[in-house]
Amino acid sequence: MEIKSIQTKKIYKNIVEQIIFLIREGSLKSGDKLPPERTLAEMLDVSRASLREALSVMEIMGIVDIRPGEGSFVSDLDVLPFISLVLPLLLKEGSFEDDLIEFRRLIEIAGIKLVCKNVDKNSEMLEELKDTIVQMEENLDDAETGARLDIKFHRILFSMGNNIVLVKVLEYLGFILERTVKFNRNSILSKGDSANMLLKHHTDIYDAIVSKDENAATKAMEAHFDFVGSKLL
Amino acid sequence: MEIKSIQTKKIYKNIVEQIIFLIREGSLKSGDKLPPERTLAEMLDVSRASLREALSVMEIMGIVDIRPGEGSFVSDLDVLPFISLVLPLLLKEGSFEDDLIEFRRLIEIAGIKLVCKNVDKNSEMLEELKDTIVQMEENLDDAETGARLDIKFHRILFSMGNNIVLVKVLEYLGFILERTVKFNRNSILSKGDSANMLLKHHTDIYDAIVSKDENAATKAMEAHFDFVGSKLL
DNA sequence: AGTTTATTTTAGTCTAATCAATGAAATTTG
DNA sequence: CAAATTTCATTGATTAGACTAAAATAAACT
Repeated sequence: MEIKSIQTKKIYKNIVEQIIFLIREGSLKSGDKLPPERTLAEMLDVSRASLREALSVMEIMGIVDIRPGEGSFVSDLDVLPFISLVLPLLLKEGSFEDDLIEFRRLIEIAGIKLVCKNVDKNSEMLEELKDTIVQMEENLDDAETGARLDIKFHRILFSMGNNIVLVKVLEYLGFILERTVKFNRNSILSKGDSANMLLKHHTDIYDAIVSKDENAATKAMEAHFDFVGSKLL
Repeated sequence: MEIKSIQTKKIYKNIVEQIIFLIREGSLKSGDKLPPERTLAEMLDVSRASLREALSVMEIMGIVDIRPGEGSFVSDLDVLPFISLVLPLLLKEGSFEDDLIEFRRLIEIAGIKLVCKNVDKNSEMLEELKDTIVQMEENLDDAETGARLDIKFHRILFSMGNNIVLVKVLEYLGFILERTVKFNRNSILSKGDSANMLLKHHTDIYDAIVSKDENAATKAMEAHFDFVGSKLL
């Protein structure tokens, strides 16, 4: 006799998948309000408990925003809730900061080539880059603002690669990245006249991109990270 | 009158954080069995429902493995459950496969330099690489095995970079990566005598690594991806 | 010993009730 | 009437208790 398995998958997973399907399909858009738990549970023909397990998961995944007293809302995929939970576990595994800086160096140097290839498609972002540099010039003394602009500069750079995977990966790392960038700048700025040096690096990178010179851009980025690395030791 | 907020954070989040703390601290290791839900709920002084919300989240995060009738077990951080849920949402955003291949090319070419720098620390992995190539040679006809070995080769390569961030990022992408490798190999192998070509590429990469020749390794890797790319168009 | 059958443990699910935060409507107040 | 306040309906947060189903264990029976 042959018996086929009917339905072993947990209910909450089915719910999550169904919601994700609706988001993907377009029936649910960012900002949309989900029905109240009681109603939605009835619609799905499941208990509130199961639904709430699904909602908790989706909250951590960053696809729904649950506001007590108001309701649950579909949100743009926000990676922070998940990352901030997982981060401590990743940090557990030995020296992490060094690897992160190394990885960042790796990916930014590799990515800059991509950026050069796509300059023409991103003229308005080029403007933003220029603006950021100008602002850097005007805020050489303000370490806090400098750090913020530094982060902004690199973020714009990433998006100019026109590669969604690159952007997503760095978005996921962004949270951690920001901390290290700030940390880097702080320990760098404490040593001598580094603010001007960092400004020069960013300017060099910008110029190389404008002239679509891959080699120059790569060299400028390498120089940037060499400098940062040397100051950290 | 000044009133300070007491406790707004949801219970399930507190539980998750507490468990993660115990894992990070070492009190909970991979494979350890958690107390039964009823017991644990009592220990934490929360309801079973709240505990189960926490457990669901941790299951999706890939840090506990829940087995009906058996119990819940701490597991090594497994990213598959999370990725397989999030993937459809990421896929939503336009053409994805091309970007993925591009990103893979980027990161592997960048990573190979790292690998060269760390050859000496990874002699046993070098052996594994060699073994994999030998097996490739012996299975030139079997496309399925070839794909599996291909994936294995690149996976070993990653870990030889001795960079935990690199490994983790690629682990997170691994699921998708495998599909593209298989996909690539299938559409490549259908055209002419490509199996030998792929074998040669992997051998070249291996040889370059053994002789710690960064430039040769980079060139070999670039050639590999150029070949793959050209066959796909 | 080896197999089969109860029993127990444990996760999966549901129902129903209460608590707490929010926003809107009704009420009071100036 | 307008503004502040109170009340109340809505909605998420949490709990308690019951029952089902799967797996492991113990007991019974060849």
